Amino acid sequence: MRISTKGRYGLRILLDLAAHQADARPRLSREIAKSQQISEKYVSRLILALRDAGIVGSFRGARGGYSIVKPLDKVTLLEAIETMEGPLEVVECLAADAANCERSETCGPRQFWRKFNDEIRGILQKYTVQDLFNSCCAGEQGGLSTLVSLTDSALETAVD
Amino acid sequence: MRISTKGRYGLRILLDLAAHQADARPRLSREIAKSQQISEKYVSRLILALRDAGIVGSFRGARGGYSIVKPLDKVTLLEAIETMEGPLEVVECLAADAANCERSETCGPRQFWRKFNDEIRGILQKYTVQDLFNSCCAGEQGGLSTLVSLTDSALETAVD
DNA sequence: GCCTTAATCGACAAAAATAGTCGAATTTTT
DNA sequence: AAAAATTCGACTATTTTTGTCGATTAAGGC
Repeated sequence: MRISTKGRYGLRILLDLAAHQADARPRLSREIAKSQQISEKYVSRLILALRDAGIVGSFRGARGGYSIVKPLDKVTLLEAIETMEGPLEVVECLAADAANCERSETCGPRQFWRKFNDEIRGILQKYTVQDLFNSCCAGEQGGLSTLVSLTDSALETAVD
Repeated sequence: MRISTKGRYGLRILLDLAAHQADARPRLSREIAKSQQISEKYVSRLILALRDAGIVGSFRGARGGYSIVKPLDKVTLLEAIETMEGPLEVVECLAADAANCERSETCGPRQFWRKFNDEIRGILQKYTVQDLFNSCCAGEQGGLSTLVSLTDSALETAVD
């Protein structure tokens, strides 16, 4: 029962972009990569999912890069994670295309799994990426107002 | 975020054994295998973990087999699943041997993951294998009293 | 218009985790 | 002693995850 690196990297990318929302230019994959210690190529690849989901905007060519376009207090952790990893399903037979399990719809365990799955999703839906961002750097560095101009190094040591 | 087949098979093995607790002889891996549609070898292999955890008893030789030794209303789903899959940790850095993450103990995301992890474990701890067994076959077949002598086919279509 | 910058895309490769097999050895009953 | 069954370690196969690479496309600045 692990959240894969895709999901965690996606979150880190969002937190990184969050910390640079005040910047004049969009942030480069190279910058995100260095700051988050993920390879540049992989950042470019992963961030496409966030773009397709309408959370991040991408801009090609000179002065291009990435920036947040959807307010992060509107992006739940569930949305972010499912964007990266696909639907969260603790067992296969909960999937939309669940053709594989011919057992009865009254299947006790399945009903339990469904409930369990809903509870997990519920938890992840209660929190937004903004919440995570706030909890991330709200310590001795000061309040939220200082966060938008935090240096990379401050974030580097604070994220996952 | 999937429960692996190990965990689900383990649960199915327990439910199968639960349905045969009234039997005179311990249940053979062959019987469990056939009823649960898992290979006999794999059943034998998986069930060792349940034995080591003290949930199931094993008996070698003629008239040998497996049977429940720990009351299933004392075995939480968390215990059963962790027995099969090891500690449930949504992210690596929650592990006991978490030497891999040098980020600060005040790491916001990690604190969130820990809380999230605890909530998930809490849910799984609220239910026992007996609960699952009851919910499994409590429908039109009648109450719990009839369950101990249910045929395999009844269980086959009801589990997972 | 041309050059530079940067994201985009599809195919591919490596690594890790998962799932499952096999056969010889051991234990117990009859 | 024979038969029945679990046990154990090593081994294999499959799938999923985690990336990489190079060519392409789009935008900006001169």
